[in-house]
Amino acid sequence: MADDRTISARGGGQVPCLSCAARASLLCSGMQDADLPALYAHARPIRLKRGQPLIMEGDQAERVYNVRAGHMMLSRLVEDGRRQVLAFIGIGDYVGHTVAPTYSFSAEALSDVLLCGFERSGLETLIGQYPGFERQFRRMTTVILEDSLDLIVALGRKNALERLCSFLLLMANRERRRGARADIAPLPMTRADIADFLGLTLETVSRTFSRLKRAGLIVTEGADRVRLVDPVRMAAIAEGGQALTGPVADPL
Amino acid sequence: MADDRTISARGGGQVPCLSCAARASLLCSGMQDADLPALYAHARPIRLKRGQPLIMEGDQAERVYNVRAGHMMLSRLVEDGRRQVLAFIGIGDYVGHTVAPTYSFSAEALSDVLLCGFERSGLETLIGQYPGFERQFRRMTTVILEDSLDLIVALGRKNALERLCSFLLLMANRERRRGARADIAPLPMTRADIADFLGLTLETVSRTFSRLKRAGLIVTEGADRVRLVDPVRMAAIAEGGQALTGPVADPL
DNA sequence: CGCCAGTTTTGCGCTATGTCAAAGTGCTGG
DNA sequence: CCAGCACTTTGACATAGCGCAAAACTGGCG
Repeated sequence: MADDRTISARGGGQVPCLSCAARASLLCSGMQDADLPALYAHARPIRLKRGQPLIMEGDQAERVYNVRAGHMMLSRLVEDGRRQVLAFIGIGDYVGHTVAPTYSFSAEALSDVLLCGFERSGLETLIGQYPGFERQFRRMTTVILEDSLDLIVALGRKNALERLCSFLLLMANRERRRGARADIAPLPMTRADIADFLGLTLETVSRTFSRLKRAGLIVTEGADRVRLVDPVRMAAIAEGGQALTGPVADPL
Repeated sequence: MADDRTISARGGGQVPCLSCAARASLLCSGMQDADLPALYAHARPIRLKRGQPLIMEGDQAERVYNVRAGHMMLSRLVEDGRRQVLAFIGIGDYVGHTVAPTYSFSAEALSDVLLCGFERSGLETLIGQYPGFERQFRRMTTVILEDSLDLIVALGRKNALERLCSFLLLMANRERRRGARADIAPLPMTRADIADFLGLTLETVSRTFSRLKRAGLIVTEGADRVRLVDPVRMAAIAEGGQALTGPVADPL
C-alpha cells in the first residue's frame, strides 16, 4: 500500500514516524506527515541497552538525537570525580544541543532506549529545505534552557526537601505532557543519580524519600515509580511555601 | 529626550550600529553592514539608571533586548523572598529568551545601561527577510544554555571557594572576549548579588574573598574590580583540582 | 529456592555554611 | 568637609546536610 519512492531505504518499509511515540516532539512536529520521509531519510535508528553510553564528554559533536523510547541521563564530571547530572530526558526529548565543536556532557541510557540519530550536516540540508525547521530547533533549545533555570533555582536556593519535591513534580509533569497520569512519577534512575541531579548525597535523598513516605505524601508503586498523593501540597512545599508535617507530626 | 539615532555620525552611516560596542554581538553580527539600517529600524534605544528594573517576572514577553553599554542582572524569586540570580550580562549579551508568553525572570540594571529593544513582531519580520537571522537566535540561546550548565555544576557540586573562583574567572573571561585584559574581573554587583548567584550567603562570599586576598590570589583594584594574580592556579581551584594554601599557610 | 551483588535505608558524629550581631569602610549629597 | 547610609568585613554560635559504616532490602540467576 505504501508508495515505495517516498520511503527510506533503511527501514525497508514505511517510515515508522507516523506511529512513533515521539511524533509530536519539537523536532518532528515541525514536519507535515507528507514530509516525514524526507526527515527520516536523514535519521539513523540507534538502540542502547540500559547503562550504555551514547555520548562522552569531549566527543566531536556531529549528531543530534531524538529519543523515541526509554529514558536517558545527561551528566558532566568535575576533575576529581564529582558528577553533576544535568538532565533526565525521555520520549520526544532531544540530545546534542551545542554550538561548540565538542559535547560538553555525557549521555547514557537509563533503560533500554531507541533513538533517531541525525548528522548535523544532514540537518543543515533540511533547514535549507524546510523553513520553520530552524525555528523548531530554537524552540527545543529554549525549552531545555527553561528547565535548566528551574534547576539552577533549586540548586541555589532550595533545601533537600524542596529539591526532591520539585524533582518528583518535574518527572510527573513530563509524563503528563506525554499523556500519562499527572500523579505518577517514573523513576528509572538510582538514588545516586537523583542525588547528583539535585546536588545532594544519595543518603540525603534516601532520607528525604523516607520523610515523604512517612508524611503520606508519596506511595511507592514498584521499584521505579512513585505516586504523588497530594501534588498540590507537594508543589507548595517545592516552592518553599510550606513545611512538612506528617500524620505523626513528622519527628524528623 | 535626545534620540541617539542621530548621534552615530562616525563612518558616515545613519545608524549608530557601525560604532556600537555590541556590533559583534550574536544578534547583530549576522547582519552585513549594509543591512544594519534594516535591523536598526526595528530597534528602540532604551536607557536605564543603576538599580532600575527592565523586566519583572511575569511581564508579557513582548521584547528582546541587546545590551550596548553597562551591566545587568537576571534573577528569579522563590515565594518566601529567597532570590536566585540567573546571570550577569554585559555588552553584546541579550535578554528576553523565552518561548512562554511571559518572562520567567526579572532583569535590572547594575550600572547605567544602554540597550536596543526589539519587538518580537518586528523580529519575526526580519527573520522572514534575512535567512540566518533565526540561526543567530538559536546560537544566542545555546550560548546562554552553556553558561547555565556551568552554573548548575557549580551550584550542585562545588564548594564556596570553587564557586567564587569559577565566578571570577567567568567575569574575567567575558571581558577578555570583549577585548579587555584576561586577568581583570569587573564586579559591578554587590556581595549579596554574588551570593544569590552562587547559592551562598553574602557573609560566606565576603569570607571567601578575604581568603583569596590573604592567599595572594586576587588584588582589589578599586571597589568594583579585582585582578586575578594567578588565573591558572585559580582555574585549578575552580575545577576542584587543588586546595588553597596562602603565604601564611591559609589558616582558615 | 536461596545466594549474591548492587542498591537502599538508617544511625551517628562532623564540618562547611548559614544565622545573628556588631564593628569597619567608603561613597554621596548637602 | 562632614553626616548619613549602604555595603562589607569579621566574630561567635547553630544546623542542614555530608561522610562513613553497618544493616536491610531487591532482583537476577544458578
